[in-house]
Amino acid sequence: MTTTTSSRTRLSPDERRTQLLDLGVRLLATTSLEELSIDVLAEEAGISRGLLYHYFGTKLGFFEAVVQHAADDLYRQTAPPAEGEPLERLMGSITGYVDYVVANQPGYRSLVRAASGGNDTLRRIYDDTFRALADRFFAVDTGTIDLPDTPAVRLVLHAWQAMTEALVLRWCDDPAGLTRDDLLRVIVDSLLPLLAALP
Amino acid sequence: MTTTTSSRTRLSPDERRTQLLDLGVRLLATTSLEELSIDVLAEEAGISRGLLYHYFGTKLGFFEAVVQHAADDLYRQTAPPAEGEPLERLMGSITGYVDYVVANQPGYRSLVRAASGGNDTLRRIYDDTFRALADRFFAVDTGTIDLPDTPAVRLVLHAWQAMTEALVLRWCDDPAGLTRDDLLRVIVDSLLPLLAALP
DNA sequence: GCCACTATTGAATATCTGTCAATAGGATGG
DNA sequence: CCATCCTATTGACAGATATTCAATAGTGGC
Repeated sequence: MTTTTSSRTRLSPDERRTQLLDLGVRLLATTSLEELSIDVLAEEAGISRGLLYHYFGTKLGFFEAVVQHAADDLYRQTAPPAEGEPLERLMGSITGYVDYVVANQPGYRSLVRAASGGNDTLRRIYDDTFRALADRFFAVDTGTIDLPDTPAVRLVLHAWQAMTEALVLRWCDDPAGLTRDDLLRVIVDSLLPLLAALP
Repeated sequence: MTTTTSSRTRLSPDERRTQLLDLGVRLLATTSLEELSIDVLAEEAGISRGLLYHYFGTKLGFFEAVVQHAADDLYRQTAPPAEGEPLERLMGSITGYVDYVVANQPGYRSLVRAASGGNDTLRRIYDDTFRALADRFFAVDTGTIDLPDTPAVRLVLHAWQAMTEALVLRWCDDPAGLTRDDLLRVIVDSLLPLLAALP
């Protein structure tokens, strides 16, 4: 939706940066990292190849910025409600996550795929994000469930997050007769039994 | 551990093929697909670039063969015991999976990373493998648990597999004070509550 | 309306994937 | 033990893609 296509369009660095990041998120949703060339990207953005290097240094640098952008977006948009009972806020956090994934499937899939298929930096961005989401759990849960912050609990919580992710993504592909509320119940109800199995 | 480094080493196609596949599994465990160049691969194997193309046609073709190789290995080595009580065989199947991942971390990590980061073909190999593992569950469970083969049950089973995978892989990195038996208990005990949450 | 600043370009370079005719290991038959 | 044939293997080449950098041109301030 660019107004004119004069030979060059000069934007402020911030505008250009976010334009490119948004485009990256959009393209990475349908194309995998190694399939996507800088040429295509530049053409799609209506700029020269060189400009991408000016802003992000390298192709990988660009992807890392894109993934970080998507991760930040996820974290921000799934903030639990600031007020209310702890249990309610916990539910709000989970609901927020589910709704976010459903609403942003392409972007979220980019994040997951880039992270697990990518290099250490990309994986670290993903891991840090999920660690931050887990941190919110401990912050919200003040006296609701007796949830000590131990390595074992962290381990199980991580596994539960992986389960939730797989569940929601596949549910998007094929709801298998389950409503959104059914899905939420499976997610919520599975957490306590999981923790209970710890010694 | 090659005996001599005469200018060329001529092997039978089968030997060379498996040598290259094994090398691929090993390298793909620590390096991502786009980071790994054919040059490095060829040098590591002590052969020319051309030979890789002779056997696998293309870089992607090679990776697909590597992933299929790892997937077949996983499926074969985690076969449940042919005899015994259904519940016992079910436990055997789960134990087999856990022990396999622990023993073959590099190969298993190759599989996971290539699958989630890769193209449709790679993801399909991974999915088919896990569907086959789920099939074994239904085959083994004849009358033990009341486990109907419905889309909803499949969905939850898939999520439980994802959880198990994340749990075992992270446990390998850091056991968090849990023994192998603790781990198995968490995995096994989580399945029924998950299924119970279905409507 | 001119100037300075810097966002932007495009041509040049480096590196990587993929092709193919030429080369050489080694088994076979005499 | 040697010549020959089959085919596993190579290395030089072509095409594409990532990366660099000196030159170019919008834009805001004076």
